[in-house]
Amino acid sequence: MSDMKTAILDAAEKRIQAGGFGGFSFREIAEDVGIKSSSVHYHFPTKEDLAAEVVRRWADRTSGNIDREFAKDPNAKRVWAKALRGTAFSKAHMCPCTILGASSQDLPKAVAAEVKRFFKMCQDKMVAQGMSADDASEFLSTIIGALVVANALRDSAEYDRATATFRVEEKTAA
Amino acid sequence: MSDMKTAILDAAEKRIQAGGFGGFSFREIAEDVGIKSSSVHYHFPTKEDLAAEVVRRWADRTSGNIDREFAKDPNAKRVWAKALRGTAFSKAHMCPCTILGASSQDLPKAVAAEVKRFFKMCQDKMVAQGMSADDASEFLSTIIGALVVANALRDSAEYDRATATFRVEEKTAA
DNA sequence: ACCTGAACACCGTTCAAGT
DNA sequence: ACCTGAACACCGTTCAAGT
Repeated sequence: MSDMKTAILDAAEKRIQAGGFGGFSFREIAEDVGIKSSSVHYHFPTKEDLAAEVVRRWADRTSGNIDREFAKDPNAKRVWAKALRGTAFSKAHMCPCTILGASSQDLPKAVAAEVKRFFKMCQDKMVAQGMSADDASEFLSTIIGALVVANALRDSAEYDRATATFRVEEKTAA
Repeated sequence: MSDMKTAILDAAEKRIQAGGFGGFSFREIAEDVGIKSSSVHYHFPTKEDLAAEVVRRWADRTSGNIDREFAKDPNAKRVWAKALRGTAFSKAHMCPCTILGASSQDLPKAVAAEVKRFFKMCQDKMVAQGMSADDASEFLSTIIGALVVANALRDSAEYDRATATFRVEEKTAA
């Protein structure tokens, strides 16, 4: 991966976190990284390719983070709730997969497919960590919804209220 | 409210449910209702005005629906979970406030403010119905997240898996 | 009161052209 | 291998003009 490709992905990720697929333009990305918009197309032929790659990278990083933390703490729900808490309190406040997942109906095919893969990865990993399928579905919905509601209320503390149950410090059942 | 105003709101609502704020254009709305895009501006001066009004109308309808159902069933969580289930299984699949709330960072002020009002209304009503503030936060996150995840996975049944706990048929505690 | 066409600066994408 | 400028049909918005 060239430095320029990485810089473009970083800029696109930041803007997708704020405004989703319709919330960024090649001309803005181009200014962010210091080239012309037509040059962005050299690295990523279409907006679809760029957004799909942003989602893929985010999914890979999330998967790695969760695996690392789960090795240190056997309480899966606490691990997930803490990981997404990092996103809720970050400068961007949102997970790109969540904002894109909410508008999945209107997304180019490759982007919608990568977003779907992200949420499937979350559920599969939760089940592998010991949750039942139904429990994983409900829990994933809670932490994703907490991100959305906290963002809408413009109050990161709302994420903590919604997920307090799962971030308790006694190391008990997952 | 003129018929044309209502027709424009209906068309905008449908398109916002699919693609959020960036996912609809005045030219598309104009075609939907059979006038020119410059005429849409006569009814709603800006995209901001139009989207804010869509959110306000959705919030009012939701509030009314919940009140009506809660009068018939004292189990507040079941009432809410069933109401949003209607959205998950509708043709549009999504709640406009949820898709806009996810991209709140990038929204015009009036739209962001209306979206915030919607989520505050949900929490306040839940507390008035007997939930604790923390319980309302967690529960609201779960049903909103279930909408997002089901949409991303393109599988409405996912909403049922995530909310099964709350839609049980014995009329017990709220 | 309601609608329109033309104009403005914007958008994604293509492509021939440069180094 | 990487970048550019010009062009295309699109976008929100404005406004003078029509009925």
